[in-house]
Amino acid sequence: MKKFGFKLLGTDKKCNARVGHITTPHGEIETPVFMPVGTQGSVKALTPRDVKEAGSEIILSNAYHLYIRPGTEVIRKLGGLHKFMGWDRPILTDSGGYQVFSLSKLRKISEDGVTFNSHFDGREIHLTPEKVVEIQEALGSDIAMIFDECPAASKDKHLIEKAVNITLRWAKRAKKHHKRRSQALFGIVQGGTFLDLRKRSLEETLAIGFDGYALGGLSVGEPKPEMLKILEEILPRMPDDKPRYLMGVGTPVDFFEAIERGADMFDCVNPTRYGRNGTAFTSDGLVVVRNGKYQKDPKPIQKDCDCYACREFSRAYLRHLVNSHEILGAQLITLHNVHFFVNLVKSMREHIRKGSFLAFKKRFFNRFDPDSR
RNA sequence: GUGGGCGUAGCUCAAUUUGGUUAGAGCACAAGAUUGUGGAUCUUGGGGUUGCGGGUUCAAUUCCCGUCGCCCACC
Repeated sequence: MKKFGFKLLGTDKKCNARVGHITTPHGEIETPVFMPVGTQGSVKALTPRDVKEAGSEIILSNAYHLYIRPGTEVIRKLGGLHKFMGWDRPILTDSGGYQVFSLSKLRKISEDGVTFNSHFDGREIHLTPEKVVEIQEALGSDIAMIFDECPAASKDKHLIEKAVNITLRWAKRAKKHHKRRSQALFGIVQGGTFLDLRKRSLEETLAIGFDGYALGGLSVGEPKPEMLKILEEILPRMPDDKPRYLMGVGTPVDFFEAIERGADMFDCVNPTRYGRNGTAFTSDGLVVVRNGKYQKDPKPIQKDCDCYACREFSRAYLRHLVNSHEILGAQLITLHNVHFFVNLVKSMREHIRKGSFLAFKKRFFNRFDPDSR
């Protein structure tokens, strides 16, 4: 079985954008890459066949959610997560650290770990850094994330520092406990918008040593310029020979800004969530398909898109589906959005190779209307 | 034909008994929010000749008369 590995293939001469190659037990990935989110072992509304057709090389899933339901044991018995969900390409599993943030009403953090009241049935669940490693090993994902504390954006430096420190202590425990050699383990840098905390978090995470490094705790409510400042300062300080993963980001504009500054991997619920709510991402901006102005619009979501939804269906039909709450509406718009995200990042990759990334960015920004709705 | 009931927003209904500020709600519709998931949720908005006509009154969705429509029972 192939081991995890990363190779830097090249860097743009005019900025920090880079292209790379990741090897995993389930196949190869070119970076920069966008990873659609399939939290509960499913990229919502899409079959694995659809996800492949959209061009995805890797997807994300979630240890916390799968542990709660159907349970690690079920998935292990069924041959691991890949076989269970019918996806034979790479999978990255998030640890559940984000749930510490998003389900914050239901949890207690202690030195040992986090105690949740399950969002599913209220049962008390205790997760530790070790337990979360074990869950991900049992799932058999290609890339596992350490269990971290991801605080909401805050000006309270003491609070952010506490999260940095506990994440570091948990990172050491996770690294020590991790045994599945074919599976990569990524560390996570915290520190909110405080540059000094970010730098220290990175340094100490590097000292522990991981297969890749993630930036967590961004896009959690902080102003965008502050996020870009952190990216600008921290990404170049990350090792060249390891993948750099910006967690939970973002929008088409975010990808350009982050890749220009040196990020390699992204995941975000935007294409799937917006898809289910009837909004499409296009090169011209957002198309809120459910809006009344598309009632009789014969055009596809995006005229120069070659995805199945754009090849076959009008905005008028898609709007009808969305407004009638037909499942197909969510499926088709999600399909388009995932296709758009994956291929936009893929195009950036090609342009970095050709040395035309910044020109491509400029062209995209000229066409893309951020206030299109 | 006789007796009774009902008619308020696109839909289902409040408010009428005892006349009193600008006739409300849910759903639907419309617009917005959505960043390591949320088929969720929230915010905001447009909507009314209170079936129609007349009367009483300072004031009528509310009381009275007529009329139209729908429903039920009886002939």
